Amino acid sequence: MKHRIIFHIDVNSAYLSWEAAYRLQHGESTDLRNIPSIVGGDESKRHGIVLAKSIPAKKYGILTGESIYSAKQKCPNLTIIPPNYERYMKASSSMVDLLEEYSSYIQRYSIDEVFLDYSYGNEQNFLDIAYEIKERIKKELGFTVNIGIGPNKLLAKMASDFKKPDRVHTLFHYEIEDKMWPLPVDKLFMVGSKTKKKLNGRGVFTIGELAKLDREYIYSWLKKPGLLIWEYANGIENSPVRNIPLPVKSVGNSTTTSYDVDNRKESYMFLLALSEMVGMRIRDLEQSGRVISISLKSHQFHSYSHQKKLDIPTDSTNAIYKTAKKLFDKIWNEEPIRRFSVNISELYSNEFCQLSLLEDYDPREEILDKTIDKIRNRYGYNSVIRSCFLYSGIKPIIGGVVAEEDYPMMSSIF
DNA sequence: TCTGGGGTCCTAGGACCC
DNA sequence: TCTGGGGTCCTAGGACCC
Repeated sequence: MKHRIIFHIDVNSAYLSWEAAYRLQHGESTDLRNIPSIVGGDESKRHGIVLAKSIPAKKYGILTGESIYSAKQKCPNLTIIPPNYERYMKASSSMVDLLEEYSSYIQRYSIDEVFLDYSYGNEQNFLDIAYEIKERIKKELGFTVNIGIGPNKLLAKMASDFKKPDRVHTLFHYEIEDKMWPLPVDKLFMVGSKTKKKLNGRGVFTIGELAKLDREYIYSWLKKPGLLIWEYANGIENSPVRNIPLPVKSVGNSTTTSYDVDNRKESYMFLLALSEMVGMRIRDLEQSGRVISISLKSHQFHSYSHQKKLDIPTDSTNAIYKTAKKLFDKIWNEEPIRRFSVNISELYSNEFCQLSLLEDYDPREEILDKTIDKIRNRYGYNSVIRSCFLYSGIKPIIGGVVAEEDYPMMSSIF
């Protein structure tokens, strides 16, 4: 195979930029990008974390993922904007539309990151093309991006993370030593805080120091993940730019409650509200799953989980909920809960599970679920709700990811 | 009113089988 | 009664990503 030229296009402070661009286009005069500002969740609902920050906010030391409470301590006159995911999805899609003019080998890696394979373009002009793309996005869509260019996805992604914003960088093999090896080891994709700590503990502080370790040594120490980061540190990575997303392996929803839940009855209601969403989504995919799991986070932030493998795969809201309830009863130790999650995995396409051949199969359940899905999709999620939620103050369906065709899934694999 | 929500993959340990 | 050992499946927990 001939050598490749991969672009990684990364929107600068995506949610914040999109919010800023949207507001300017709708008549606002201040550009959020020029003041200390963040996009963040609702503190009163205990969703108060920083999702994106402006560069001025960054100068106050505000970090993505930290609590808004602490961000405000760092910068008392911080402007805080609630997130609007639909808006971001649209902005992301217009960017993808523009990129598709340049290659049909495009992978939507996350809502704000795209890989583009330029190997089949004119190899001489890839830099010009990258600058053209960057400028067009700025002019036509109103936000800036970084573009990283490399011989594979890993190096392209590392390159796009160099100096920001509004830049184009390259990182080819011959540039690794100068541009990547001096960086702190946790700048490397897949080296998080835990691994950084381990590596530092054995005197490895830069990506270059990791790269020069003995291959067998790192494997015997950190196993597969160790080998992976060692290869990354050496610029070794060869996954394709995926035109078609990998099949979904699990579907789950979770919620942090606005107060600690200390009783079984309300816990069941949250599990039901989440099961409703998981059920809708799995049916939308026309799949069924065999493994149901729940996970709880206590008021003291301790997490624990439990799972159950069913005899046959299911896509029924009631079946998911019944299993979730049983699992909850097995693990709940009466301590107050702040977060519930419900998940379904080991998925099978409905084409291949002939449930109707089973003896205890009741088609009425399936028809009811499907009918309710249709009504909810047409008239809104709250057009049909279970009566137990009436006057309860608890939302009858909880969870995000509206069943859209190819919503880009973020993940730690290329 | 300090700490979200959506995912994937890997490992370790135990059960169970031959 | 000193105890091998390989394979598979299952489960809980943890690491990482955006």
